[in-house]
Amino acid sequence: MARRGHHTLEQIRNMVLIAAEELVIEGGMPQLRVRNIALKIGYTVGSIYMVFDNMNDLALHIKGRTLDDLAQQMEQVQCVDSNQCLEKLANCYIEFANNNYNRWSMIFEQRMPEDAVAPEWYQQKVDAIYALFEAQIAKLNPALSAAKCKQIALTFLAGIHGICVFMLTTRIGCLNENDLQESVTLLIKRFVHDSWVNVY
Amino acid sequence: MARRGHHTLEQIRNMVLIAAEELVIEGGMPQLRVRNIALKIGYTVGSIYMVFDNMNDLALHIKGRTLDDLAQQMEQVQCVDSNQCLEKLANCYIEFANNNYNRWSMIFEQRMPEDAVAPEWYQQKVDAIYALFEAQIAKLNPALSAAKCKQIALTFLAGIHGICVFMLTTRIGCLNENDLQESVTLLIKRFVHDSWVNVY
DNA sequence: ACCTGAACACCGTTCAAGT
DNA sequence: ACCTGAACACCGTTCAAGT
Repeated sequence: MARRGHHTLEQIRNMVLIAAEELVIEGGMPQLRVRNIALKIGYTVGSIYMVFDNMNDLALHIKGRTLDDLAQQMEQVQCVDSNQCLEKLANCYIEFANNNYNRWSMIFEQRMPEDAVAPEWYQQKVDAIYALFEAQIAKLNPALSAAKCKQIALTFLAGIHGICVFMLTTRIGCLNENDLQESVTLLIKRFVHDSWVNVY
Repeated sequence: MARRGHHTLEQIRNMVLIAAEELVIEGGMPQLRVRNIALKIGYTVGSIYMVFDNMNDLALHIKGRTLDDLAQQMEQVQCVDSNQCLEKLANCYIEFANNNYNRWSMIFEQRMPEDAVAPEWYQQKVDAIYALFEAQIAKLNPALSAAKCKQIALTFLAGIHGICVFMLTTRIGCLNENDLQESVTLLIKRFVHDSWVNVY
């Protein structure tokens, strides 16, 4: 039970963030309640609002940490050529979604309140993920413009993401781990293992 | 202001469903509140629980109607061959998501409470969507097993769905309507316009 | 039998009051 | 200056009471 002056605001901010993340990991977004966090860190509800604007702001920072984790795991991917690299990056995404389902699904569950747009720092974390795919696609096709690379990267990752959604969230009947892997392989075969020149 | 005995339970059930759907269309899930519905149909909150188990049950029925609408639009697709048919079905999905964003995104936003599994009648509506894709894939490759057709259909639709998510929900910088269409075309070209025999 | 609406247990957020 | 915790306006759900 920590109290009054035992921690700096920065320490409290971190305690809130970690406690909130743990709640999401354990029970998904339904567990992300300001009173749960307060109980966990030994402060009262009011103190959460000293270090975060509101629960939406806090949620966005949890999502940011998740994106950092994902990016970090993707950066460790080792491969011999760009085709293999795209394949491994895709598998890394799937694996992350599977192993960190509650945090991963939160990224898409928690939406900005209507008009509001994601802040610069958050968008950069999203872009960092795309950049890893873009780089490999640019290597495969040096002639493509940066915009085209971005679009192809986005389409490919979107396909992978869609499979995750259908497999993990909307659990379609009789699709197991093997089927998931096969679907990914199918998408990758279709998408990656041909020359790009045919299309553009 | 309708009151007491002016409507049968079935009529009230329908009034609730329509009012709830309108609220979702207009303002998304944040507008789907039992008190909003009561206000709209001129009954009190208690009466909603006469005709639906709870808000989750009601939400599921709204989603069911959305799936019916989508299936109905897809069934009207006209085409000369299976390749074109898959292309048009995919475009139909995108168009529906774009034109009915709040209802479409609700299908994936509203999740079953933890353990619970989707009821039979709902799963059938989902399957009806897949079936349209499966049929065309089976036509293209009569040699494929039904299970394989299902998986290919799922992978293809998942890809299309992922693009919708990335384009419509997570609005990635500088991607407009044209880019969306191009991404779909890209995925379709990659996925559909080759012989399936090469892969299986 | 149908429908009400007050009551309950939650939720996020605020802010005067304490130390 | 930091932190509290009661208070407020919401939310879904229930159920004794009315007609």
